[in-house]
Amino acid sequence: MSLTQIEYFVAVAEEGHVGRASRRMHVSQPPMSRQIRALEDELGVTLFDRTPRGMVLRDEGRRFLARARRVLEELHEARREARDPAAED
Amino acid sequence: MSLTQIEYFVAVAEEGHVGRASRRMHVSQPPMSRQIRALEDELGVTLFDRTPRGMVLRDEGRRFLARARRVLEELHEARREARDPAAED
DNA sequence: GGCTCCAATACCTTGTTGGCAACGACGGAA
DNA sequence: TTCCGTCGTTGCCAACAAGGTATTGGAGCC
Repeated sequence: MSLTQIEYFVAVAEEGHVGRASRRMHVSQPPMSRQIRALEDELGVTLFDRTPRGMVLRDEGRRFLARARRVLEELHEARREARDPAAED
Repeated sequence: MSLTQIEYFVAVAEEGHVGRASRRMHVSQPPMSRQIRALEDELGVTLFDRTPRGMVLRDEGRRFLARARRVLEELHEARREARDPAAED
């Protein structure tokens, strides 16, 4: 699992479309699609239902989304603190 | 920044030596040494003092260590939840 | 000075990621 | 039912990043 995968996952979950999420993240669809699948493979869980209209979060995906966001939040705080030592959480 | 860098950083901080940390993480010293420096470069902060006895955490490193651990904890929880939906935080 | 123990650098190899092109599945319109 | 548009996925290749071995450089110790 990588931070990139987590960021891609959150983007797809929020956009509901790989294509839209990929534009938002400034990458093309294929890499994003592959990373999402790689993430699912590693977790052993299907996070989205694929429909002709886009990607629909499953319950498993919804739960993982909450966790994924917390990882990114902590990462953000870590970066911020390094830049600005006066940070008080 | 990558999860690998964060894991390497925590290992070095805990071991106090790149060499010992690299053995613990089952990699060789050079990659770990490089990742630590890359992390410092990206953050724009020197996390360790290099001494002939090993790596000594600076204050900046100590603060970042706390944050880094939280990132890894959240990551762990994310993984666990995906595997075991019955998890209750 | 020579030895030991560190981390850092040089150089190469391998693995991973991303882009482009093409395909497959599904639904809507005529 | 046929055609078209909208999705995500797969194949293939190029670029980048990560890891390994060998080597260098610096600081203490005898």
